[in-house]
Amino acid sequence: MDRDKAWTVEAVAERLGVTPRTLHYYEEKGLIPEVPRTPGGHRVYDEDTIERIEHILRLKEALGYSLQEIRSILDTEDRLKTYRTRIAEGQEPEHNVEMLADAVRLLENVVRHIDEKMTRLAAMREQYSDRLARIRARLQREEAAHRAVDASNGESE
Amino acid sequence: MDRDKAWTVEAVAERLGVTPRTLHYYEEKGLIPEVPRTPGGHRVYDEDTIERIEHILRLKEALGYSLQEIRSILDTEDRLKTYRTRIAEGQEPEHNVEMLADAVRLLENVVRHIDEKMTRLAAMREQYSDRLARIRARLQREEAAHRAVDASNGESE
DNA sequence: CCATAACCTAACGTTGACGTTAGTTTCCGA
DNA sequence: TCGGAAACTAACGTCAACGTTAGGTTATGG
Repeated sequence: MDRDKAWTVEAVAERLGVTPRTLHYYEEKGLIPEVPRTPGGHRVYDEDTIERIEHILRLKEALGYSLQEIRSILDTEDRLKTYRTRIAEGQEPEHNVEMLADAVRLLENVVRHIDEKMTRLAAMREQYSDRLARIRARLQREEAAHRAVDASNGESE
Repeated sequence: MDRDKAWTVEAVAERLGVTPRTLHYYEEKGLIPEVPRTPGGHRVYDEDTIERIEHILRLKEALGYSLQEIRSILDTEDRLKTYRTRIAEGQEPEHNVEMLADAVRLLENVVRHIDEKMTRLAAMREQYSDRLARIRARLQREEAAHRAVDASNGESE
């Protein structure tokens, strides 16, 4: 496919619903690796980087993590990726047990965080949808009453 | 019960896991009504207010709303409450149809917002727990290998 | 009753996550 | 090839949501 299509900042920004400044900022803060440049110095984004940014935005918007927290999550994920490629290359990386244990701890925290969030959301969703149902019913009745008044007004003219 | 227990700022702050400054700030921004005072001017919180603040914190932390957005949600809920008490007092409030229609719209938005959030969270939860399971398995194997090395080292001594 | 812990207001400070502007340089389609 | 659109860097600005400090007042347990 066109996974190796070259994207400009503006194109990426529009696709992701952010501004170029945000993309620069994420690069500046090390959330994405330094983006390759044209000879003239313009950034050229590839699909992998864009998906990484989408991931960042999900962590931010859905989970409410700060960019710092996101960075440490991404760092862990990057370490796991390095580990996997080393394995795939037939190497036997060192410090793997500690590294994996760290990763497990962090991912457990993320999953727990998500679970807590979903639990709270479910409770609030129930509360609000119940309330909404009751108000809708109330509105139906009020509208009926309103129409009745209009009708009798119409008759009297 | 002791629903009419009097709480000091610090007690409330500790119970809710925030600072006194936050409580003052919410009052200043009109998220909670002016808190009653002792003759000397110290704030005295009651259970209702504390629960309102808990509600605010949930809207903020779980749903990610800004304090401004929360304010408009609370305003709508307050209008509904006023409406209910008017009805309970046998009055027939005016502008009820528009008011209820507005409330329905706002609550629909809230519920939709929650649903979108839960959908995204569910997807991320699956992604992360799958990943976690794989890394746990990998860690098991690494630990086994590690123990095997230790054991043979022990033998050779 | 008094020491000291807790509270008050007012005001300025901080931090994260970008927005904005300025001055310059590069890209690219007619 | 060339002119306007788009990108670049650097730096300062902004805004929400509190944090912090100062200087003074009130509450309360021994």
